[in-house]
Amino acid sequence: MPELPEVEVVRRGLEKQLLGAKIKEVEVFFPGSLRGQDIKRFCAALEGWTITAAVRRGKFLWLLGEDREGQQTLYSLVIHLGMSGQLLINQPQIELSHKNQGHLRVRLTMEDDRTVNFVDQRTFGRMVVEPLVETRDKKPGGLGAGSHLVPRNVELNVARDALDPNVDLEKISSTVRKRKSSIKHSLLDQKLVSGIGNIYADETLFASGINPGQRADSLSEAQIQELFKTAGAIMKTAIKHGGTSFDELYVDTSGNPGYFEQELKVYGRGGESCKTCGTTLEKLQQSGRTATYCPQCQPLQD
DNA sequence: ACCAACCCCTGGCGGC
DNA sequence: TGCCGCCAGGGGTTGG
Repeated sequence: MPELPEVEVVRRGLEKQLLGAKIKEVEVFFPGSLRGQDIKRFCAALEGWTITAAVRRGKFLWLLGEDREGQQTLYSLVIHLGMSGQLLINQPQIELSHKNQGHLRVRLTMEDDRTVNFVDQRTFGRMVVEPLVETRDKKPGGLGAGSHLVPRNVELNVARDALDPNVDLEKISSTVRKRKSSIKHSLLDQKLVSGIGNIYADETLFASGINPGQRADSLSEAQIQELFKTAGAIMKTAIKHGGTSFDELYVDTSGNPGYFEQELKVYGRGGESCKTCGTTLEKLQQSGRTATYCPQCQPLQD
C-alpha cells in the first residue's frame, strides 16, 4: 500500500519517463476514479497537454503541464494511489496483463503512443483536475518542481511531509504535545505531517521504542521532533529499497515491486517474534488501524 | 478545535 | 469443494 516512499518511487518514474511528453487521448473506464468530475471536461483539460513536472507532497502526486500554445496551465492533474493504485507506463503496442486490464480505470495515451495506465483494484485511488493556488508560505509546494504553486485540495488538506526541507517540526511538535490522543494518531495525521501511513508509523514507533498507545501529551517536544525525524529517515531508506510491496499491489511505473518489506521490523508481523529481543509481537486496534508492536521494546511509559 | 465513527471497495483467507 | 463473513487500508464526510 503506497505511502510516501512508494509514491516517491512512482514520481521519479513519471519524471524520468514523461517530462516533455504530450497527451493525445484520455480514456475513462471507471468514472468513480474521477470523484464526480465531468468526464468530458476531465478529458478536454488534459488532451493536448504537455507534461512539464511531476511533483509530490506526502502521498499526493500531481503533474503540471502546458497547453497547446505552450502556456503553463493554471490547473494540475492530482493523483492519489489510494490502497492499490498503480501508474503503469507501457511502450506502444504493449498490452496490460489480463489481471491489470480488468482493473484499468483511466488511460492516457501519449503522442508517441506510449500509454500511462491507472490501474486500481480497490478503487480508493483517484485522478482529479485541480486548480493551482500559491502556497501560504510562498515556498515550493512539494518535491519535483521549484514552483510555489500547488493544487488547491493539497494546500487545504495536506501538510508538508517529513522529508520536505520546509517542514516546521518545532511548530508541529508543540501542537502534538497538547494532544490527548495516542502518538500514533498524530503520526498518521496528514494535516500535521503528511506521507506516513500504517507501515511507516509502526516502524517508526518500534525504532523509537515508543508504544503506539502512548498519549501524545506524555511525550516531550524533543521526543516528538525526534520521532518525525526517525520517520523521515526510515522512509528515506525505504525509497532506496524501491518501497514496500507488502501485498503485491504496489509496483513502480515499470511494474517492478520494491524490497523494503524484508527490512520491516514489526508491520505485518503480529504473533511473530521481535527481531531484537524475541518477544512475541502484539497487535492492538488504534485509530481504526491495527498497530503491531513489541511489548518489551516499546513499553507504555507514564 | 478536536475527535471518533463510518463509508467507499475488492480479494484473500479462515472457518464450516 | 464452495460459500460466507471478515479484514486490510487512506481519506472524506458527518456528527458529537
